[in-house]
Amino acid sequence: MCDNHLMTEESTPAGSIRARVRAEMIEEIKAVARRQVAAEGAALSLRAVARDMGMVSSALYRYFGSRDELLTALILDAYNSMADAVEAADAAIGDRSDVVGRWLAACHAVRTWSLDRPHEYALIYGSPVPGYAAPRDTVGPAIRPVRVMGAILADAKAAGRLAAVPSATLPAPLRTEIRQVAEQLGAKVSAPVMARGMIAWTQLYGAISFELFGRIDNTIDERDAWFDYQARAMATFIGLG
Amino acid sequence: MCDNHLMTEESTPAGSIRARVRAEMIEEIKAVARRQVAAEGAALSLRAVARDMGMVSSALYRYFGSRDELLTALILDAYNSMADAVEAADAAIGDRSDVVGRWLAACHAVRTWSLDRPHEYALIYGSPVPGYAAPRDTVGPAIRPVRVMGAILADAKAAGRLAAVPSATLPAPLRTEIRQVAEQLGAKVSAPVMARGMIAWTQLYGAISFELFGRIDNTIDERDAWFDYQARAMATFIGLG
DNA sequence: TGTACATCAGTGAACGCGCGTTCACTGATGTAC
DNA sequence: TGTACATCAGTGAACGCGCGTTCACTGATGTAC
Repeated sequence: MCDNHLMTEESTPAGSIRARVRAEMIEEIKAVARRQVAAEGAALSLRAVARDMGMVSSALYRYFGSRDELLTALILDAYNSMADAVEAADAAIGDRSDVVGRWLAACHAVRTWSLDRPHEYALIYGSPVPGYAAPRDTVGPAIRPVRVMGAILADAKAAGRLAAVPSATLPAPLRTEIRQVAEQLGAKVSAPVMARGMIAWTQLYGAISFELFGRIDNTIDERDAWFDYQARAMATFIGLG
Repeated sequence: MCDNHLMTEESTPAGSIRARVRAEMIEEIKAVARRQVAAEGAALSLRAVARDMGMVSSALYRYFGSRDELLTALILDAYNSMADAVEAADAAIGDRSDVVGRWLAACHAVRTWSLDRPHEYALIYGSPVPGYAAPRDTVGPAIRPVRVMGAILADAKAAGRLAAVPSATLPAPLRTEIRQVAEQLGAKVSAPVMARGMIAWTQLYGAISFELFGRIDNTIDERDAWFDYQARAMATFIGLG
């Protein structure tokens, strides 16, 4: 598991035909596996993937050292795919000082991405898969969307678009940790502001989980409106304006 | 699956010894299964349960018609167990007009219950178990904790402890649905207030999921303080005071 | 340009495992007369 | 109070299934001289 890159990345010279075919094969396996996750949930089966591809199950071991390695690849891809969507949505807002617009765009991007791939969302934000531990490499891609949020906060502060919302004082040790979060995200904001952002961010994922996992079935049919309302309410909560 | 009650409930006269032994047996099976869920996650195996009990797997069919039936029983129990905890926590606050105290007590009760039984939490609030559909009977127990939140809102309103927080106007169809939620919970509050409650409630479960599913690992160690801060912030957001 | 060799992709059989569920059965425990 | 019968709990074997992974293998594709 330490050297799983060696397997999925080029062990043949970069430009060669074989390397290209191999890379395409890896992509196809992941695509089939993704389709399978979409259909069946996290119970990913190597044999089923092989069956779908019309090959024998042992052949997959040419490309992935184990089932877990394939699962890790899917998870990494999912993180990056969501991050791409969120970053693109934020970047699409021309007026960079329109921080509410950027916040809403980011929130809707997370939701849209998730509704389109509910099982991939479950893979990365649902209950942990039993017997599977995510490797370290997932941390980077996983925080990319949070970085977007941090940037919005910082830009809001810089543009004077962050209302002074009164908030309870943070206990010192907690304040330290939250400051570190801001630092890690490269967001120059105070701890209380960062905390508000994190709370809103938590609400965002709660909202998506509730919607995806059936918590608002037979209760809220106006899902787009409800989500938008929540995102706006949390923008106000943060103090964006 | 329609008549699964007939199997788990008394098919022998109520008071008889056999009926009592049978009921104890059912409880023991569920206890072992719960322990198994706690150890392995949602991948509940009838054979493993039987093994743990020192009996043959087919014997379990005397008590549960299928694996799904046992799973359903566990889920129902989990919902009710959490609901009991939340209701008790709320009821323990002597001063009924201390709505902030009641809110915090309810939030902490949900969290404490969940931290004590992470896999049971995942069972009812995590990603849906593949190939398993929750039967209708889970709806009632599932909303019991939400009822507590509704009652706190209503009592806050009645006691004049609900600040007039400005909020965006709700689109009419959404407003109607939210009014219905309030009605269903028996909470006499306006749609915007109910909406704020639901948003806070969503945040609460987001916070617990993040904590339980490892989202704040290596980031926030001050977990109690962080959760408490979030719950207080959301109390303010709702307008409790 | 042609040959010899190494590399690689994919095969097919097998290992050993665990699973949910059915079924005919053996005893023990209760019930009715 | 004792006997005959029905009910029930639990057994053990079996069915049919799918799984991840290994291993020796066959050809095809590339590489070096």
